[in-house]
Amino acid sequence: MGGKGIRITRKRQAILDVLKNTDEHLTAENIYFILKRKNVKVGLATIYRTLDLFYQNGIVNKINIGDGTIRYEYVDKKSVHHHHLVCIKCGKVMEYTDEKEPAFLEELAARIKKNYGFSVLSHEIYLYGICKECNEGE
Amino acid sequence: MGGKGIRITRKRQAILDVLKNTDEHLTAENIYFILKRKNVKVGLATIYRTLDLFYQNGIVNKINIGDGTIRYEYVDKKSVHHHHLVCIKCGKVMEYTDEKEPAFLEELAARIKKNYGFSVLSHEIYLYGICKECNEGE
DNA sequence: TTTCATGCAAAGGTTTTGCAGTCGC
DNA sequence: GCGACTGCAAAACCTTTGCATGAAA
Repeated sequence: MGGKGIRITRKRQAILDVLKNTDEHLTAENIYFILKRKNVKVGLATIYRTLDLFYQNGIVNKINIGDGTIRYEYVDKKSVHHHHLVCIKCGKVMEYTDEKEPAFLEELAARIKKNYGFSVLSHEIYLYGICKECNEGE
Repeated sequence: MGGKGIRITRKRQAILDVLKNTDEHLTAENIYFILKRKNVKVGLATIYRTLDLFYQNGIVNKINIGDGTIRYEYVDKKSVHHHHLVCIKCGKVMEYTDEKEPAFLEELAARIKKNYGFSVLSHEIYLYGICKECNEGE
């Protein structure tokens, strides 16, 4: 997997598969019920422990939109880096990519290093607003 | 205050003062203990209720760095809009401002509207990395 | 007086932990 | 067999809520 030598068991693989086969951002409980529906018996505690393990190894990202639960997404090394749009009306979380953003963030990191002595390693951007559907529903 | 006609009691004023007189991002519990030290008796529940009230009225911002607790900061209308640097080593949260960021975010919002039909109303940026002190301590 | 704010304790929801049993190498 | 993984239940944690009391307009 991450090449970090973490043991990949059936249960861990099942959890990873769930994350790989969705475009949504799932909570631990989401994963728990999805596996249950597939008759894969995995305890919630195991899911939490596994997700943390994945996170420590860079296999998944944590998404925190501030609603009190943590969501996870599979990190596809081949995919484009993206950030999140959070609809404040329906709560939906979407991903976006922007052509000019990567270059800007690189410049930004350089300025931050120069002005604050802070070495930027990663970043999260959340844009809050009204999604297309909620806009049209008005 | 916000002009919204919320009653400002002594306890609420005390909570607001704590937030006004710090550069840090405080949790409800932080505020609770700071007030306790000043011999101002305010229950935790009241602090949570008050912070939520302030938040609804745009008097404070919520900061969520993903550690399971919510932090709050006073919104100073006169101050420059800023975002956050989170040190993954010592956990410290700092603010930063970048001269070119506002213009970029404005353009970004326009592109998001065009490409996704999503109307951006606000945003949060978190840069994760190693702060100056932790860099030097190595 | 009448409404709103507060404290306390209890409840709520999410996540973590302890421990005994189990699996994989 | 040994060490790592798992499930269950209990605990921990932050936050919210109900209710009776108290303060404010």
